[in-house]
Amino acid sequence: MYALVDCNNFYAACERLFRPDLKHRPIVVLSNNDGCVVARSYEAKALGIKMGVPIFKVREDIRRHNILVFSSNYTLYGDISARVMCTLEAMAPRVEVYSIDEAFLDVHGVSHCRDLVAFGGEVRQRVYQDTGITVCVGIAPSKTLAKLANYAAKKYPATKGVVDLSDPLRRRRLMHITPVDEVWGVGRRLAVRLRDMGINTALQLADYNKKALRRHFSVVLERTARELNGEDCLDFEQVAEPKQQIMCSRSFGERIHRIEPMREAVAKYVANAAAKLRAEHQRAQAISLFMRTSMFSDREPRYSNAATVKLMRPSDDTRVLMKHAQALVGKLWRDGFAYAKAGVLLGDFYPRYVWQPSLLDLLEVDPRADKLMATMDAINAKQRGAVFWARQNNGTQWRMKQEFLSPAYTTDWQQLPRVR
DNA sequence: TCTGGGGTCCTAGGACCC
DNA sequence: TCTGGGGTCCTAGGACCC
Repeated sequence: MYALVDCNNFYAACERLFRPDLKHRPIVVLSNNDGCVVARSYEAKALGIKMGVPIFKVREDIRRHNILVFSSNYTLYGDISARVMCTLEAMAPRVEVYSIDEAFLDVHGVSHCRDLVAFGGEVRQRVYQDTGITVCVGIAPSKTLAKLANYAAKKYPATKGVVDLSDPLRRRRLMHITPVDEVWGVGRRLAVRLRDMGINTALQLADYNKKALRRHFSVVLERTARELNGEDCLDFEQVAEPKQQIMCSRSFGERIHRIEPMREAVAKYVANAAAKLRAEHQRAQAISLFMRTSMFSDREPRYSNAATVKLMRPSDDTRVLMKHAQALVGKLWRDGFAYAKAGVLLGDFYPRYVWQPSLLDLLEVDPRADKLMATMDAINAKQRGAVFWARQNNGTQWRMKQEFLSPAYTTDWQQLPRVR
């Protein structure tokens, strides 16, 4: 039995935590580079602001309804998320942190001695008391059903934010009135194909012939259908699996026409990715770079290209990765385009202390590398961005837009909220 | 004028092996 | 001219998630 705990309007709720004056006001939070709307308060949803819409398309609504706009403040959201998870871990024996704003709890044991709805209510109350964040709780025998339960807990106010789908009949009633595209694992494309086959509701998917689903689609959708029938098919991952790749990419604040700012941006992305790599205690043997013009402009000539290099030996040394990335910039760069985005991808990982060198491997390792990187990481852990690569040049042209950024209330001494 | 960033898993197809 | 039946590994692309 699983409980899915999901924060309500998480980013918007975080922005409100230290701004009680924003209670009941419509709020939207933008993606990186202030591009699209990625989160909305209830009030903003009620005004018809859609998820994922580019900000320029709703500028008029924002002005007319006096909607408050925020840039993404991941420093804040990450810290609040950690506090929410901390409370959840105190309440359940096993917790899988699934994303920044949701977690699965293993409540197999709880169900023997407690009423699950009462337990869900207690989770809501404790999280609110500890963090000021409101959550909804969905309880069911499979993760996919727990997701569905959570959807119902959010959608139907009468549930008071907790839905228990232990009862198969109750499951069927809910699935009957739930469109198939609300099912976890059914995205836009699949939904279209399913509807073409006459599968419109979650219940129709659950009841469909499993062999046929596998034949027409894939084992993934078959699993989803089984999960809807209460079959527990997905792993519970209490400890996150090591990552298989690490990406750092950004759209630029402004288009880039010269190679030098591109080199600066790539330098920053490599430094970021390498720091993440070291935090995972991994080394990478492959590094890829991509760069491209905007996908949305019809007038400008388009260009998009990517390349990968394989290193002689896996590395987590920013200097080594940087050299390869900069060589790739030279390889991919073409004059005459308005570049909009670039990114660095690290892959082919080996655990830090497991590397079988070849007898013919004559490359010398820099004995100072580990210490140098560790020192940099330690300094940057205390003060973000305190030490950086000269190559980055703190460029302003490519730096992402963050016009509406709120303070890092909880993670920076300089930005603590003040009470007067 | 202005359209995010970071991941995962699965499948198909090609190269290659015995 | 006819030409099996397995297997692995890799990559690209498509789908999904938040």
